[in-house]
Amino acid sequence: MSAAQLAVDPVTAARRLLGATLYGRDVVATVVEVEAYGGPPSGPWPDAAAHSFRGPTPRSAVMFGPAGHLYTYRSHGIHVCANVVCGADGVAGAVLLRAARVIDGCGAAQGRRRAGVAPAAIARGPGNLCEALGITLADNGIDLMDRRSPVRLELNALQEGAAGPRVGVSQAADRPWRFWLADTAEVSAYRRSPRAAAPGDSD
DNA sequence: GGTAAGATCAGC
DNA sequence: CTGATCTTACCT
Repeated sequence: MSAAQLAVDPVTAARRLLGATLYGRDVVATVVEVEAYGGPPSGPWPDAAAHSFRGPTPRSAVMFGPAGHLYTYRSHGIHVCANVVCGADGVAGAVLLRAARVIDGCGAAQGRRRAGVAPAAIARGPGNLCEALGITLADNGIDLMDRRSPVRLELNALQEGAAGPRVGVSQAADRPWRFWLADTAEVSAYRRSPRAAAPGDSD
């Protein structure tokens, strides 16, 4: 039923995901930082920074499907990143999970990261988040709202969030589509992509 | 079939 | 700032 709450535009979905409870493999965490991504030029939310911008491909297919499913991809040949698909079925949109606070299963999470990471940094950053929660490329496409899924999501009450530009994108780099819970130690540091156009240039 | 760029991260 | 490491998508 709560998948319907995600069948909306990426910005609204992103705000609704702040404070959500994410159940990974033997780890439970609270989502504290997200980024909204739109879709192709023909859709309602054109976004040149989105993987779905050039239409459906084998990789981006999941984002054109129903809301509440998981889209995972490999970043820079090294890391796995996780998105929650949003928007109506057939319309591409997604929210990247950037950081979370581990509230249960700290040991399991820490065991997957290299030794010595600070508690606040265990699931900080999209690649680290997936590593800590045990999310892999094999999880691509699963239904996060299905009780039987190995990775699940539960939405909570709407929380106030701060907004700012997205991290690491070279396109639409000024669009304030990154949202986070204020005063949260687990939020990742902002880094503009070295390939982004000069600040102030239009999308 | 070749290749350039990439929604990252850690170490110097 | 740089290197690691590899998949995708677009080009010829």
